[in-house]
Amino acid sequence: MQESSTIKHSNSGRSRNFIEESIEEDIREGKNKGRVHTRFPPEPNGYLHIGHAKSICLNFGLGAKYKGLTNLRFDDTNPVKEELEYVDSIMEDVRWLGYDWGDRLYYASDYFEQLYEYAVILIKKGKAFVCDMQADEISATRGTPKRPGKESPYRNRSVAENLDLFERMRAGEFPDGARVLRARIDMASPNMHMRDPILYRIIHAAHHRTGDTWCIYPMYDFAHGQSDSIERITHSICTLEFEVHRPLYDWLIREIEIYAPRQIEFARLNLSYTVMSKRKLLKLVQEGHVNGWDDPRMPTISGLRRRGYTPDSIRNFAELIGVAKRDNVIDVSMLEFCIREDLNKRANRIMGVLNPLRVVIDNFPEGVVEEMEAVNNPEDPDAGTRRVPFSREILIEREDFMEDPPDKFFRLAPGREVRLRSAYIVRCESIEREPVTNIVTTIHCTYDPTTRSGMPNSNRKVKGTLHWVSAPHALESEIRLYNRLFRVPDPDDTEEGKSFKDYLNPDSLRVVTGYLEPAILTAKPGEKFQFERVGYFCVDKDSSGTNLVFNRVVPLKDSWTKAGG
RNA sequence: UGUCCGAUGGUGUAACUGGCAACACGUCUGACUCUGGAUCAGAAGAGUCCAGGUUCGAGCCCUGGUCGGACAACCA
Repeated sequence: MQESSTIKHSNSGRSRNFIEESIEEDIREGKNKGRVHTRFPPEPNGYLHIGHAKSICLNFGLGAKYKGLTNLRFDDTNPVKEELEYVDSIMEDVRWLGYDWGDRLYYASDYFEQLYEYAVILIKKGKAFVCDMQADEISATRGTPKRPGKESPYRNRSVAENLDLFERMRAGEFPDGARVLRARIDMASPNMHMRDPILYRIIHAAHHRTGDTWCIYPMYDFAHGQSDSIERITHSICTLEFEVHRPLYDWLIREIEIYAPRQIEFARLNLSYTVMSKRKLLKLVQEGHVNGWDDPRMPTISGLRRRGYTPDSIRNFAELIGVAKRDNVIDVSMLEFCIREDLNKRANRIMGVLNPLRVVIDNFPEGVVEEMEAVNNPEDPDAGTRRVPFSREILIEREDFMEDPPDKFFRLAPGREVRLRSAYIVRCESIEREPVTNIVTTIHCTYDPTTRSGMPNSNRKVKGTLHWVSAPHALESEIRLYNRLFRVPDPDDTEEGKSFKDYLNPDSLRVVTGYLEPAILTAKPGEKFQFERVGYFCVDKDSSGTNLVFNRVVPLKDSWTKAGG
């Protein structure tokens, strides 16, 4: 099965979103000579999730749509939080989604020297100063959103003293937290970010890329905008919470007198029945509520990948949900729709029974095995056919039999006929039970030898078609049935005294043994199948040899149980 | 008595920039079907947060409210 190859930029007649309108307006006005250059700027302090996927698709999509470029840049300005492991996983995820940054892999840490010089420029202009206050003092004098802050007593140091102190900060003369470099803007600004924000802090810690070269590190606000500027990014697409930072970025760029990108903010993605904050996801991992960042229940890209989501389905999802500035919560059913739509077209079918009930076909000769020919994918004629062994004893789904069924039950019941998919029509003749519990243990059927699929008499109408597997040939596999991780649509909305973890779904993972067609044996990790009438499943990396492990990607739509069946 | 942003069916996004609200998901019918899947046909569901104003005409413009979100880490 082909996973994903080329990305189509159909433009599909879809109306332009507000970002595209802004970009086209800029192009019309001749800004940047019509050039479009975007970037995806993650901090390597965690794994990417579906919300990042939205941003990745947006940025790389825009770059492609306007025949421009898109960079990958790690905003790695905080050595104590960032790790190489995250850098690697982020690159893998972006690539897996189908995007290519070419030779434009950058790190904010690549610009540390340049950033330092920018800081010196500000100091020389009297626009930045070294402040000796402690963190708590700075915090206390910053004021509140409603009350102005107080100016630092160090605010009016001479340029020469500031220059000297800043140089000595860099040289490592002071311990962590002793001093910071701050912009000199306006402590009374209604925008908190303009109240003499901190530009540089002292951190004696090794950086994953620059090692011990630096002991002062720029704050995100002093690195991000200028990094975009250095890379000549034309459109800095980011989420809403950075809207308030924009005046600061503009101020910095104006004072330093460098190229000014245009920042456009959009609303981040929220998904129902899950959490999206890195902090909360990290907590789920650390406290063992899930089995790692790539647990198939996680909304991380690696989790979705392991679950069995395809890059195409995620890209299509990003396209479908659109982009705007208002807060939004996308229903998971939208995501599920995207993966069903994709897998329906590309996943080969196979039969697998998850909750087996033994069926003996009394008039079928003992010891005989017939090879049935089954269509691999009715949606794709090129997918071909396969052989499925059929014998006297088969397994069907326990839910596909009812002793005393309601009218609308189209499956097996005493005296009733059903079609066994790709095989014969059978009739239920009798039932065997366990004497004490009275539980049905075996169904006895007879088959009609003239109704084998493909035979002239095979199109006789019967109400239902069942999937099955030959009992002696069945391959036992571990099947992991995943459900939503949380019981409530919005786990972030917590009642008094509760945390999001109180809403975890205790039934988010159920492990069962499945009995599968032997043809599945050659399946490789990552491969996806539709278990007919059941759902889509993906071979997990925990598989080994003949011990296959499957993750349920998503069940098939089921109008029978939904109708109360 | 803060600043900024937002408000359109259950959800999300549109409405050619002022011309009687569309598309997708979801929901519900029906057809078809060797997957109660897929496919096909159809339906219900908003009169655009509220109140004024401008206009022949307002979801789009103006004014004033209301509600929601963001902002007070030496995080990003």
